[in-house]
Amino acid sequence: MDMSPFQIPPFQNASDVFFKALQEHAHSQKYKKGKILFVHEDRANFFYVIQTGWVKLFRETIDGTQSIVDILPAGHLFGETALFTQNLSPYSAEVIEPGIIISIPLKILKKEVESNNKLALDMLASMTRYRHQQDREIEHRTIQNAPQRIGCFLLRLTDQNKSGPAIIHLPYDKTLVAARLGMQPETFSRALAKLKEKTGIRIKGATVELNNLDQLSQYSCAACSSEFPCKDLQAAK
Amino acid sequence: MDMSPFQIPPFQNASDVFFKALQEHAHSQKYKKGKILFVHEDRANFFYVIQTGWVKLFRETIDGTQSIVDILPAGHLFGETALFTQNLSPYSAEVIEPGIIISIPLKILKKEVESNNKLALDMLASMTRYRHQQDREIEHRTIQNAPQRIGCFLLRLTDQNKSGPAIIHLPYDKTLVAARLGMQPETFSRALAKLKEKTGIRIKGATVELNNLDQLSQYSCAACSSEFPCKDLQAAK
DNA sequence: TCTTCTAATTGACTTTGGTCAAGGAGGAAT
DNA sequence: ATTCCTCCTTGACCAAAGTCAATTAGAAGA
Repeated sequence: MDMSPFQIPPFQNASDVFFKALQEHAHSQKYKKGKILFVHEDRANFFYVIQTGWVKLFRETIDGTQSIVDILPAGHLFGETALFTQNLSPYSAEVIEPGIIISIPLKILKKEVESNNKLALDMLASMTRYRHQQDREIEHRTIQNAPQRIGCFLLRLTDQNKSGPAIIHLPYDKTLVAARLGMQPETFSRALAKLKEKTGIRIKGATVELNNLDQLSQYSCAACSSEFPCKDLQAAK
Repeated sequence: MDMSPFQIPPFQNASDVFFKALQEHAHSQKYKKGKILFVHEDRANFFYVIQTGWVKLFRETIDGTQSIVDILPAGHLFGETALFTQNLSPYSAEVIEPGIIISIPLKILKKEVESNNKLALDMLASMTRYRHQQDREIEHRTIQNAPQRIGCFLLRLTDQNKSGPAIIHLPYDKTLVAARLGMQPETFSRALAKLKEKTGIRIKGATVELNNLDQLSQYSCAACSSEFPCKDLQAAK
């Protein structure tokens, strides 16, 4: 099995024993769009690493209203927090862009994290990053309006240090981007039009073109406590 | 120095060396309402434990708009994530209800967490709890309306397993509760009135009386993906 | 007790986003 | 090409929350 996906945080410092266990017990599989990997409050025996594709983490109320916990690209892992919650899944997970996902028994991770303090520290660092990301998310929901949130979302999809024109592709359906940003599809559609009018971006389907990031960042980052460019994106690399 | 505040998560498993270092370097002090402990993006050399009182963690934009990261009661620690962010404070901290706060050099914690795997695991568990709390926060901001959010807030202040009448005291100013819940003071005021009308609670200043939790939980928890009573509150104890 | 200041409420109005319903655009399969 | 289906957009309307301004209630101090 290809081990390259494990060159990602937080597994740089995992032991050979861990990687050997992976070779034996990790299971890599291709999934179609729409595949539900597990549901909220299921017993969790695995955690997952996304090799390609996108995964949506979400929960829903009795009446079916969904709330998106996160939408993750390749290179991310999820479900690992079940280690610390009596093996109960804190959310449901669905594949939204087809891809290959590796499932790994939590037991392996548990053993490793209990014996390898380096890994534990790396996980702490990665949890900290996630925590701050959520802090920012909550902040943006309260102080940014819909067009600003979209602008911020776009800016975070591109290399913020490049100057000059840029082309940004939406990584998944607009409906989902809307949900990810906590708004209705109709609102998203109208807000995108407003963003276009305010910042001069050009939109064609799932593609957004802009002459430079300045107009966009000025418009969106005015309602953010951090400066542009976003420091956390640098740190992630 | 009284060590009782350190019988809290995540320090149950810290070493004697750690506690000895605390005795030497931890500093306990009484602060007035309004005292700023540190500012967003300051260099962080300490983390803090609240012995009594309440602390607000927040950030603000250039134009002064504040967003509340969290409001913490006695028994909680904060500022510890700076360990993993090049010692930069991820938020500002202000005392909002006077009390005693212990400041501890991050170095001590760093040393301990790097050498004591048990502590690292406990911190991971506590980070996980926090992460899920934030997940819930984001969820509530999107699917609960203002009166429901207040109801949920109240329910989380009281023992959810007791039946019969209950009295709940707001732990800090209404203006702050409003900010904590991501709404304007005016909205809070009106939403509280609506909650009263819908659930029959009785409000007198900062005191809320109710005959039982049923009406309130039915009203608020309808727009939540978790069941009443809230499991995470149990787990925290 | 009286004054002063801040917190909280209330009213009138505006803005934003949500809801419901109807089309339209684009891709995949036939 | 044609059909079908899903995603997206648009319009008309509504509901929720924000804003601005005026008042009131309550707590702290003189």
